[in-house]
Amino acid sequence: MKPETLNFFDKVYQVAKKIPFGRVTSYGAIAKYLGAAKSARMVGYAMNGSHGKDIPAHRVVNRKGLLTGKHHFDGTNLMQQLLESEGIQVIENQIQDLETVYWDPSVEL
DNA sequence: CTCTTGACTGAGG
DNA sequence: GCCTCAGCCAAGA
Repeated sequence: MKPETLNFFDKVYQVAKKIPFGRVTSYGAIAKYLGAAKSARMVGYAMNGSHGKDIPAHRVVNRKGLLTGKHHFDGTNLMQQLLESEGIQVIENQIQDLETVYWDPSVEL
């Protein structure tokens, strides 16, 4: 296993944990912040192993603000419930007012 | 080792 | 704005 790969996963977790309450970000934004803009998929893959950890994966969505990873949560609408609990309006698996709640680690971190 | 799959994204039509 | 294609890279079969 490449140390750098583990480091990448670890960084993803670190950034995900730092996402402010009531904010969201995209896989690409995190990937870019980590210097691997072309590995956005890896971010999502990394989140796949975020279960059991203190990772607010529900605050990470794709660039369109679509909850593409909601199927990885237990219930069918758990991810949406969590986001709405933070004051984020979600309709049809899509975050509303994305520009308002969007959080870019490469800018605000 | 090869092939497929996937929580993605940007570019082109 | 929507649809399609190609690039990306790791894990599992």
